[in-house]
Amino acid sequence: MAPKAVSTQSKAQRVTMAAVGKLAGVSQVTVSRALSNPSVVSPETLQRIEKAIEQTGFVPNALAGALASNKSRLISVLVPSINNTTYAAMVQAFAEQLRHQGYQLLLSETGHTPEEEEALIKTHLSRRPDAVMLTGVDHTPSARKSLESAAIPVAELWDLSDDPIGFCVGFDHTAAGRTVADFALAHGHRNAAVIYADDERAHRRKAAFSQRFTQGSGASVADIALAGPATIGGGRSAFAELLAQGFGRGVIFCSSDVLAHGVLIEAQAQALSIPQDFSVIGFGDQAFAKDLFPALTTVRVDREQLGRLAATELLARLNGVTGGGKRHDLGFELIERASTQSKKGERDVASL
Amino acid sequence: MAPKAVSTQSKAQRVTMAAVGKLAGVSQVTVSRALSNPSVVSPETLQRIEKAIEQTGFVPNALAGALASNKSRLISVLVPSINNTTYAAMVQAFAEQLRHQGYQLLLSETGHTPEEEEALIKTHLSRRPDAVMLTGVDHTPSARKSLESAAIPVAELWDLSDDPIGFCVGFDHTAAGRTVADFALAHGHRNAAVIYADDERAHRRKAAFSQRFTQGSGASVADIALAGPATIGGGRSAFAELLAQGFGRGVIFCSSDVLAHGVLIEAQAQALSIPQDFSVIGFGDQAFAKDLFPALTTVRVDREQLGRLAATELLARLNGVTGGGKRHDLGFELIERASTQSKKGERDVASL
DNA sequence: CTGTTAGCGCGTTCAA
DNA sequence: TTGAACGCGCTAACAG
Repeated sequence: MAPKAVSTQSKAQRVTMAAVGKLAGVSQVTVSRALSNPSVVSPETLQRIEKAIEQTGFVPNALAGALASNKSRLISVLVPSINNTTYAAMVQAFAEQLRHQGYQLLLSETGHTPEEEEALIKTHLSRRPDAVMLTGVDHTPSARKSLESAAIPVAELWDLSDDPIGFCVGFDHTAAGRTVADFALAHGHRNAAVIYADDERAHRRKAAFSQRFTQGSGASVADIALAGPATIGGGRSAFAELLAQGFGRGVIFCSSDVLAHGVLIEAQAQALSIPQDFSVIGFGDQAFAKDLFPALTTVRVDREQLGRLAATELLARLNGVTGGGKRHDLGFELIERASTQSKKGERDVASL
Repeated sequence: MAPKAVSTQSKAQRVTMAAVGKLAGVSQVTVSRALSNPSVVSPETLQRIEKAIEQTGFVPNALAGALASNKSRLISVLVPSINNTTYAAMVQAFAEQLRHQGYQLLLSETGHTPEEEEALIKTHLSRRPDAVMLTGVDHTPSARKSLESAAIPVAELWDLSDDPIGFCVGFDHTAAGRTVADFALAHGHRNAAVIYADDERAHRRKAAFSQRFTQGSGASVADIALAGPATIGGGRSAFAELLAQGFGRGVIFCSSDVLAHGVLIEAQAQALSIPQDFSVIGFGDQAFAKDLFPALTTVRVDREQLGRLAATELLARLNGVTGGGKRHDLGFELIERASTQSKKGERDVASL
């Protein structure tokens, strides 16, 4: 039986507004109005139209509508990865706000380089989204130009910039790194290490932490970079490596809660005590951070709020409100829990 | 300063194929061809067109293209939640396959009821996607009718059905529950409990487990249902509750690895030994399962393969290949690790 | 309250 | 290899 490849391409769905109108005894425009602005159509015709829609199973063609009105009700979302609760929780909150206003998401993963992102931005713009949401503030000049000439609202998330394309919603990663360093120093630590996933923003936090910690303690800070996404396994192996390198007694700052979680597990497996032997600090305050044992000291960043605020700001601009702020600093908060020792005093004396 | 609300709505991007054509000294159609089928355009004109595109910053209008060609290159994706690695990893693999063929995702969260899903399906269909991916095989009759009359490929994931709308890719949840029960029985357990998130498929696995375990052991199976998504905190509190109820020594089957993870943590916090005091079994074999301490015994389901296969099957249908299977059983595999005791023999004797 | 007329920016014929 | 004409299905004016 020879395979009958290449076939129909049928794709029925032939019902148009004109067809519905004919059945209801009105013109196509009236059907359009019945759907978009029912109050301006007489109750009787409205009823006939609704009946006709029911009978035919009519589904409006939003493509044609978008072309005619120059409004697609589509929002482009570009995130490094969807399989990462950091971004997923933010996108979820973002989408929730927009869904109520009839917007839907065109979503793509960008990977982690501006170059990969550039091509995707152009593809997305060809769909004529009403607005765009990007991750980070680092984009190629060409991508930036495309976005600017599209003349639609653009949100950049997770970071701050003095010159955003549209507006940005995020926080200061350098300040976050410093804050953690100050916390560690204030708790008497004189020995520290950083485990981080190789992400530009994480790298900036790590650099700020290390600089400040060294400045305050005189000690250099060991660090281990992990390729790829942050995983529990990655955190475990990085901590194991740190121990193998002779790192002893001190504080470990991880670029994400997931990595810190891995450190906790590796410590348990090696029968080390947290926080007696090592203090561990995460980043993000993901839902599980408070439920770990010991509960994780971390830096809280409100991912949902990030998504919600970006959505609200976009909606305002879509509704013609001008003059919204270009820079929204949501800040962060260090949450002290059981994975770091609370009392002060000299520590890490037996270090190395 | 009175706010200047309601403004321009400009949305420039006025460059069309006609404009590019004029600049290049050719007609609009030739530009269209230069983009979609360059080989039929002479090298010189092609060059002039490319230059004109460069100069103008032309971005094709995919909306108009879709309307004219009746092909949107859009794939609708409806998942219960995006902030859940179970679905996120699957969507990621799914999108990756389709991206290479020039398709993009229109993504929405459905929540967990067929009714919520129904409205979204209709909204999505109005965008004229070339195909649709749904989660589960349980949909309202009305939604089913809409999808059928759309006459496009439809994939249903994570479950099996004898009468799918288009085709389904999943596994037998009842068989999975039974397999876990048989495993527990074979390892000598005579006391069991289930902790599960209130999801229809998880419920089916739980029911199958309980029935088979009771049948094999004569003992009834305690269970705790958790509202909302599976979380570590939920797993912890459920296990704590189980202990408070007097559940002692036995096996605990969790409807997801995340819940099982919570059980492990609660056990650690209460200084209980896994697997000496309790055997714990998860579901999903998520990346972290092997990295827990103790490593988690679980049921592997290949989420990436699920997404990939669905994408491949959809692509085949989009390319006109007929007769693909309507039911793809990807199966599952019980992965035995350290969270369950390996040797056989009577257990749980001190139970309750 | 309803209809008429014009596009929106492309792909798809068909002719040249 | 190129172009003219047409239409995809809808919204946006403007009449009536």
